[in-house]
Amino acid sequence: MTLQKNNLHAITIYDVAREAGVSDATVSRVFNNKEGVKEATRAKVLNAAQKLGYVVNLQARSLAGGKTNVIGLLIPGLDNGYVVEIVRGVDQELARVDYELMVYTTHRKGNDEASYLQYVANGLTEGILLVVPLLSAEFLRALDEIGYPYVLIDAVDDTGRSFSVNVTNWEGAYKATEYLIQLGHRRIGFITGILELSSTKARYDGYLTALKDYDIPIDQALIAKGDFGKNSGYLATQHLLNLANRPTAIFSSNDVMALGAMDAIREVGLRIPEDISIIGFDDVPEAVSAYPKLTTVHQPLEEMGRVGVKLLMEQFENPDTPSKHITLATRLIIRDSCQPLNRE
Amino acid sequence: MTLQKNNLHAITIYDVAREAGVSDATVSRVFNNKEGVKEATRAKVLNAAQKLGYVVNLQARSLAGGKTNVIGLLIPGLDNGYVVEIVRGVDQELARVDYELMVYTTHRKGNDEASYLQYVANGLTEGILLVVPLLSAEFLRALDEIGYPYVLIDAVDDTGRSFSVNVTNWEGAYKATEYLIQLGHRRIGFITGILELSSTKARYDGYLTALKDYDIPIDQALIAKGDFGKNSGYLATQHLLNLANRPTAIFSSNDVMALGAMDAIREVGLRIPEDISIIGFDDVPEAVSAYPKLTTVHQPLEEMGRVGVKLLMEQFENPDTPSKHITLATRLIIRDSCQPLNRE
DNA sequence: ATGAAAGCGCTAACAA
DNA sequence: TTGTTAGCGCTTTCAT
Repeated sequence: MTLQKNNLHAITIYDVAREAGVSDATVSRVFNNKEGVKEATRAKVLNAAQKLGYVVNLQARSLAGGKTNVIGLLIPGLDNGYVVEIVRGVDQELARVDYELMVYTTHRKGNDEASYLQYVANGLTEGILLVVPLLSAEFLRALDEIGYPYVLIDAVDDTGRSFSVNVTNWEGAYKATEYLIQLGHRRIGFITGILELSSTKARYDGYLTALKDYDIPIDQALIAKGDFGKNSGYLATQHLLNLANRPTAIFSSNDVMALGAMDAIREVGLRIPEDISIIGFDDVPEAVSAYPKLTTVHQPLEEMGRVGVKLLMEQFENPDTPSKHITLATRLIIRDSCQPLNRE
Repeated sequence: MTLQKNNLHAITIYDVAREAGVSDATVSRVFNNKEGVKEATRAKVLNAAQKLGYVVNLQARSLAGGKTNVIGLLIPGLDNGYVVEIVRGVDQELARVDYELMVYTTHRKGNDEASYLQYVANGLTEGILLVVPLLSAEFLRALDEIGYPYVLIDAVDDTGRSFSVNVTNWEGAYKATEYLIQLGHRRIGFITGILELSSTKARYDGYLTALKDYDIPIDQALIAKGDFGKNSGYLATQHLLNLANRPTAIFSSNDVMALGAMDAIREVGLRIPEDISIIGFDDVPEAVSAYPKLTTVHQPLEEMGRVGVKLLMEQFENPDTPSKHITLATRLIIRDSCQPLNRE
């Protein structure tokens, strides 16, 4: 009735124990690499296990207080190349530390943070990586209270007690804007991201500061709202292009919107970068597929994923490790979508 | 000592039972939607659980013979947009059926099929989705033997006993080639995929058949080997372009290689589609980001993922369901990378 | 309709 | 160094 699983699990530590002529506890010791097992015994057990094709039952181990070697990863979804890159980094590091991965997507649960907690509470995972930009302080406090290990990836730490990784958003945006300025541009359009996010604010601020530093007056008309989606980049750009005095360059808060912007630009018959320069942020794979190849601010997405895992492992090894915040550097990747301003 | 997890699991069915004034068995019945619980009792239990913040422990449930509501997904990695699309479809359907997802990547284990079996045997997942093109018959037989539910996504079924989903590769390739022919092209280059895969062979065969049907002689020089990687598309195209009598159109066995091909074409100063037309296969998101937007053969990747999950669910519901093979249709998506042959 | 009791496969004291 | 004994939290007969 419970079919498969039981046939499969015909082989338990008891079977191995019998085959090896030892007790089940000894088998357990061997498989958990505990000290104090005679080499000969260990070999006997390993042999028996091999012969029977024994595989540990993670459920049982976990239930008995052992570890599952599984971590959770909560992401909005796979719709964005940005997230995929992070997941890839996570996967890489997981291979090194020999952990497995449960992937939870928030869109499956909506915005219901309480239900995210179930993922944490169901006993499957030892810790969780959070790639969710907007998490309430209550949610994080709940995790803190039960002492459940977690790491915020590219999200803010309101509590000050979280382990987290993020990047130099402000500096990246500053450099991107500065680059455009140095190419001679003065009318530089800006497409924002979702304003609630701290990364968005930091990029926005980097843009503003660069302008100020170079004594370029800030023109609110050149600042268009976006939401990180391709279409919002398209729309924002249409708006910018319709301006009486339109920008000669556009800095988009992410690559996906920059791609939308490129569509809008071409649609009105303008050339990139001859007529208008465009620069993005993220450096997702599509940035290279685009034509012209998109100049952008590189975020070390994969590395963020890797670092996230490492921070989780640190917490596993020592539950009392004080929280740690890591900031990774962004850098400008110059490709083909920008050029010096044509002065007619 | 076993720290967090235990604090977390302060609330068990016993706590709920006490709070509700019933036995633990009754609580279990309620949470498994079993018949024969008085409505009033059910309400009492639900209330108590709600109040205490009870969350089922999947480990314990599974160990006791219940279900985990978790499935496994074995993929090569997240490096390819193709795989990501499938995963997205899986995720969508999972949300509907309320299952969770363990993601296993083969590159973590190398080509060691035996170790994939551990994923199956560790008791965590109820079934597994295989997005691995080259799986030995032995491996599948092992799964069959223990009666473990699995579904092959876009992979061959050597045993004839597998549940599987794939697409009309042959027809797609035929139509793509035919489209090029109808645009007037006669020298049509072809970039193959990994020759060992049945999908690759089908696409190759579709190409050849279309040429034959239209009485176009097959020129081996126009057929270049690729491996589905971007760089191989680039290299293959360089080769094709160096031919004395170079092709006027190229059909690439996937989009990623087509993107590489576009780079190679532009590098020698040729224009797309004016000088040379290019068509891909897959319809990954990058196909639209590319410029010109890539004409390609659409594979319903997300749907493959969704159907895969459905086939798994069918097996859960009825372990005796005879195996089923589903083929989804591909279709030609005409965008901007092809045009009628210029006859000088 | 509900409760009592046994056991899923494993780990972790405690003995020996 | 090894074995014995108790659970971990849950589901599932079998009683009641």
